[in-house]
Amino acid sequence: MNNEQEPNQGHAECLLQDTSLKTSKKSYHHGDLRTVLLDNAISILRTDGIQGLSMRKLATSADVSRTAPYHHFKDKKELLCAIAEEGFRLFSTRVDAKTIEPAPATLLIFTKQYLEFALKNKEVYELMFGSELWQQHSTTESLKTRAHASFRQYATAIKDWHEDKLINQAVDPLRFAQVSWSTLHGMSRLLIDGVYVDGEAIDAMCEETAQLFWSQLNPAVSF
Amino acid sequence: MNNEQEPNQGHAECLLQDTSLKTSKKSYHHGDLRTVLLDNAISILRTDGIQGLSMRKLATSADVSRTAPYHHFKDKKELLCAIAEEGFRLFSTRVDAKTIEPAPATLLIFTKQYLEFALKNKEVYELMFGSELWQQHSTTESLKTRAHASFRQYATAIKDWHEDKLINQAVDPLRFAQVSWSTLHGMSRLLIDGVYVDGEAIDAMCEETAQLFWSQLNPAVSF
DNA sequence: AATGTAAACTAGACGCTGTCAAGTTTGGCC
DNA sequence: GGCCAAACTTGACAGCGTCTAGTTTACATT
Repeated sequence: MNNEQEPNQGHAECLLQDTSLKTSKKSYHHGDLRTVLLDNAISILRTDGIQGLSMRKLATSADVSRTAPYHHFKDKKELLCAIAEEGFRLFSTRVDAKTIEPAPATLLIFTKQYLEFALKNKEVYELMFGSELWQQHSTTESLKTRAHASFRQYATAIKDWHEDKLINQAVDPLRFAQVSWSTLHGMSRLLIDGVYVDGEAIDAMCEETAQLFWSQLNPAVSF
Repeated sequence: MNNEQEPNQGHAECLLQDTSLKTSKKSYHHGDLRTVLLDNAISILRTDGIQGLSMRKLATSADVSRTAPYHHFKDKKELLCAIAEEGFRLFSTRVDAKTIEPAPATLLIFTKQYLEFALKNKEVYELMFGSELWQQHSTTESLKTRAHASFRQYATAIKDWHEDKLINQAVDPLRFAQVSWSTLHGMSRLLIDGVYVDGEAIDAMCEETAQLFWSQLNPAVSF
């Protein structure tokens, strides 16, 4: 019958995880479709943007029928949530306040790490924090959990600094966490969206940001 | 909703069609369609969100044919740009750094003004600063001009403080403008999108923000 | 007052989208 | 070997943005 060999199954992403699977001929049951869909979706997202990612194109990219993806993701939102979750997984390996100490130099490093992640993964970043998913409660429960875990990790790092008296004791750790995260997030968004066009200013902005944070955290200063 | 809402003649006209009134017989040429479209678009945007705003529904709301809006807006992007521009017009009347001075109390007021605008007009705010329009250079020239004017107004206010020696002279006014705007923007986005769910924390976050700004601007402190 | 033109508006069509319903194939368990 | 549920298929529907070609009208020129 129809035993065609189809070589297009998201190989580019397959080398990320050294799967020793050799794609044999196409069978009715794919066997690994969810993974392939997720990988292809991220790859399409990165090259064509969120506008260019449709369920139908995604299905085609995995060489399955239009509606096959719906057996692995309830709807498009769930697919996007899965992508965002993948983003948070990567985020936690790239940006972690627990690896630094409250000092001007390390605050600068942290700021740069955050911005580097956001700018290198801008389409995914937008999904992670954008209104697309968060507004009107369309986030998966597991995405919500993971996202809050990311923030909590940051907040507790700062709380630890506070408890260890490494930062100004007049600062409320939670409030500072919320507001400083806002700064990092806002800068990322403005740069990603091209509202701040001048890419050369990024370094200077990072330095200003680190200074701003330190001027608040510095235990040697009293207000 | 809020105080700046405009009269909505488009909807009023919608009511006419099933009440079959004799007056204001619908004529082929509308006469004021662009204004009505823009008003209705904003109103739909506010109630149904960006997802609920389609060119076809907008046309129907103004009781004209599907394609009539295209005689007043080249495409949907141009319509959205016009909405965003309207947003900036309102923004400049609500949030203006020139009206305040660099002091803890006034910084707090300014922060609250900014957040109030963002939260009261969240759908419009998202259009003003979101990736929808800014990414891939799909902004109207006139929108770009107006948006940059808004930022420049803020930046020059801070530059004036600097020149008048009202703030710490070690601070670069432009960099501070960029980063502090980022803080306000980031906080607005996180609150709008519901990533930070706790609405009660807003006041405390505003205070923390104002403190953060002042700890950097305070001329009495040296780093 | 008649005429010509351009602007405002219309209906029809195209290709795209997300997703539902109903039918087909198949791997794995009894 | 037989059965079931999961994986996958085609077909269909309503909605979308927007192009094209045609119709109606306001208005300036004669």
